[in-house]
Amino acid sequence: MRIGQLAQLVGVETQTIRFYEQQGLLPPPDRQDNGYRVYTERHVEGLAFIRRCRILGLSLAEIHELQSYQDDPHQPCTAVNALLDDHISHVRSQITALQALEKQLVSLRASCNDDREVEACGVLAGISEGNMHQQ
Amino acid sequence: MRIGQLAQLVGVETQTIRFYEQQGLLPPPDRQDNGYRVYTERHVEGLAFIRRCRILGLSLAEIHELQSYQDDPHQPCTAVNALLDDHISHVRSQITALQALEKQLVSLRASCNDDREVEACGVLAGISEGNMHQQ
DNA sequence: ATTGACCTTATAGTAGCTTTATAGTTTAAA
DNA sequence: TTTAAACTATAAAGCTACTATAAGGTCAAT
Repeated sequence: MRIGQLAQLVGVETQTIRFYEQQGLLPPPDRQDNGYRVYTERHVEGLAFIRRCRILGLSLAEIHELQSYQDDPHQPCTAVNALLDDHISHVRSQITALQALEKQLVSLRASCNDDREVEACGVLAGISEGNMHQQ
Repeated sequence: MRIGQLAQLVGVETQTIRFYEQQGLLPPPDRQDNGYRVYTERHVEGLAFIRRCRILGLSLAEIHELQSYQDDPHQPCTAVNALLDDHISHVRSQITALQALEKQLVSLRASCNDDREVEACGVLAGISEGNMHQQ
């Protein structure tokens, strides 16, 4: 299978596949005589794994780490679980921060209406005055 | 006031100040004979405005837009409010996406414990099998 | 023979800085 | 006075995870 087929199968752009290869996330495939990359079922699985990790918000470095665990299957999987726990707490703190931010933005927005001139805009005044209580 | 004092006053690194100047967000200050930048109170306010906008999650482009409104203070401020409304809905959709992600991660994490080997790890199996329901 | 779809590499662009390199200036201590 | 620390300057590269562009080689069909 060539790169275009793999790309379509997994739902990725061809450049992204080459990028993952370059980053060491996808093993370099064999080449045809003309230089075209030839992929196998293992590459399909490897690429799909990477994409699912990305959808879960894992960084390429974290994916690399997970792959290294897969290469050593008789270790205890505490490190895998720890990686996921870290990621979950990271996501949770992002949520918390964004919720605080939303509150701040909504209250800022409430300080103005559309019937004013920029000079008297409550939003701009709110930002400029800097009465922003940090979280 | 020189760049280091401005940086300390607002809580930014000196390179960041030069970066904002280069991006057209902060007006180029006068220079001393030796080439050192000399800042005024207006720069302090300008920089503080930028930082507060950044804390609110606004992009440099959005900040630029706000600045252009400030330069024309007798327009109606509907555009300012619209910018903020857009940003609020952006933040809200981020929150929604992250909450769905958290749910997914937590259920994945629940499929494993620390007493297994990598080979039998529920987390890795969960990612590999790809039974991930998209949002 | 040429068109179109595919493949190749290399390079630059995105956001918002941060880091590094290299060098000149000022200030304070030895 | 010298020298070292702390400050300033510019320019360029690095970060993440791609995406886009350029310039070209390959292949099947018309």
